[in-house]
Amino acid sequence: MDCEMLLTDRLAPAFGAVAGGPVDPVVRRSQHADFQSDAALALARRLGRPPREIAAAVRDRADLADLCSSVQVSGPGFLNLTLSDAALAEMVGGLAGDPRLGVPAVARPETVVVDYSAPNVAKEMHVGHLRSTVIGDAVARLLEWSGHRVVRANHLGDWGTPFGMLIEHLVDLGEAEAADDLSMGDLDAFYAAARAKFDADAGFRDRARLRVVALQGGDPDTRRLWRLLVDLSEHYFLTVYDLLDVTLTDRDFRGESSYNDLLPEVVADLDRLGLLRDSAGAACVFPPGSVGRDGEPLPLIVRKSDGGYGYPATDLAAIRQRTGELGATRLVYVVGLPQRRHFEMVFAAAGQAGWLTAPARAEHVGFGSILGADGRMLRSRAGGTVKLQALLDEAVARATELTRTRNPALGAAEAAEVGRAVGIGAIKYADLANDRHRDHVLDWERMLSLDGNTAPYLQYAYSRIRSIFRKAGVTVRPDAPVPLAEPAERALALELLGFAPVVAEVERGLEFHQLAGYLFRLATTFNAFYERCPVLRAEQPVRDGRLLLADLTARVLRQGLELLGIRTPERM
RNA sequence: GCGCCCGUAGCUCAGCGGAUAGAGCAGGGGACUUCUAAUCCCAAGGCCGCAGGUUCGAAUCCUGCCGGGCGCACCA
Repeated sequence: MDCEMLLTDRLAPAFGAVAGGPVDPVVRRSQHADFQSDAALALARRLGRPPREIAAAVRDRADLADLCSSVQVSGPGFLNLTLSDAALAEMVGGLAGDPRLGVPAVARPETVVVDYSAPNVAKEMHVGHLRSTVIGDAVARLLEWSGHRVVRANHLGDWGTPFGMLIEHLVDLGEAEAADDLSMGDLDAFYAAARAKFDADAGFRDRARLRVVALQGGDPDTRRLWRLLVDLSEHYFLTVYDLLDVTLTDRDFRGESSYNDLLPEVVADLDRLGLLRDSAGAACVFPPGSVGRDGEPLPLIVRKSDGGYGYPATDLAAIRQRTGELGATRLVYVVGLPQRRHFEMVFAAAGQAGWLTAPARAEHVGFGSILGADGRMLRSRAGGTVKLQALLDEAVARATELTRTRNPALGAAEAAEVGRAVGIGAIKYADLANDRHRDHVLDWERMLSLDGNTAPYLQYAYSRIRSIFRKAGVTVRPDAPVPLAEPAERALALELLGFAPVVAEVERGLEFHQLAGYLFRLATTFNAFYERCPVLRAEQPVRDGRLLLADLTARVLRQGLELLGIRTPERM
């Protein structure tokens, strides 16, 4: 149980007795004390008593003697809570012996599907894929660490009419030649060439159309060529994931095509349930609550008028399979905000069909666009989309250069490793540190300046701590007494207790900027401690105690950054 | 037209019913014979888009405007 919950538990009965019913004590961190409870204010009207009087009554009843050195009524009716040094030391000491740093594993593990990244076969990943990949990976890491069974689903765009022209282009080039081109990772050029031929050459166009039919019909040779395209693309995606430090593997690809066989059943089920209606030749579900431009109910087109299936069909099939066969109870879709309505409709339709019923639920974890420094959608100098690989390479190059100048003592290999951790970390952190609902301005100068609230700031704090231990050749004594005499020590101890509540909060809302904000605060608090409180030169037992605080800080930073998918180099 | 997201310091952002609205960056002033100065400390910087309303209390909730972005039937 974390500190805030403990205080809440102690205050709740007192509030209950004073109010004559259950009351949430509303405990939070305070500028005026360690914690504060705001509940008395809200209670004043209901009870017809002055809030300060209520707060005083609660203070007199609450069983806080073993936790707090001071409980004071303050201002209009706040209860200011100051932890006793003994209680604070004990709680921090408890963290030291806990590999999970105070964060409990979930009591009821669920099967959670996290749907994220989803690049398109034969297209390069661009910045548009960055947020889904980075945020989704953080979701998967966090829920897994919390104790859930996480299924990563990389909903690859591996199906559709463009594959006719892509396969024909592959045939034209020759398989060996095409494989060479594609293994270089220049998928966009391949796609553009196919597209150009398709636009210019009527004969090619016809072949492409026939090829689509052959692909859908399961023609073995066509399927083999298609598979080749998919394999080559997957190989490329995996190299990007590796560079990005993303946990997606080859086992997580769940291409759209893998749902093909289920689609007729999905349509048949919907029909049997009476949910399907024909509209202009298309088979549609009309989930309640969504209206279009004309004010009429908006259809979810499950089967197009030409008999083909749209992606709503695939999404419905996926939900059916995930809640059914996989037994998932939480479906997380990490997809851009523009698709919000689409998911509303799909979730509503799946609910009507009985494929998404309690306790199973789905949530769209949406995010805004990535903008350039000019505040507009990010474009390359040439005006095209910015390739993800190029972005990452530049971040790594800049960070490596910076590392070399900052710390010439590092060898070339280590500088390269640190540069990678810092460059990639900077990009991921810049994304995760902002409220994901907002558009995210990606400014090279700021992001890679590596100052302020950035990954390198946190990484640097970590490496400083590791440096202390390396220099002294010591290890922590987990039972060392926690020193609290210095304000900087006390502030750090208190901040360390904040990890569990913030993880719990992020697990609920998947708002990772809250975790980033916490880690930044922790690093800031540590840096202030580092300035004022010498560790190795301190007298015992303070020295061991400061080592303990430093080590705990390092562990929380490492664990927190790991949840965000960011590395922590031992040296910088 | 309808719906969604967003308007907070010069810039990038926290805060989303409670005490004097907080950080970072940029700009100003300080601190390295002392565990890495990728650091720290100090000062400065705000009609919280506008107008109403609810409330003991509103940046936060409600309504209406204004501004920016996105979406609204067979592309995913």
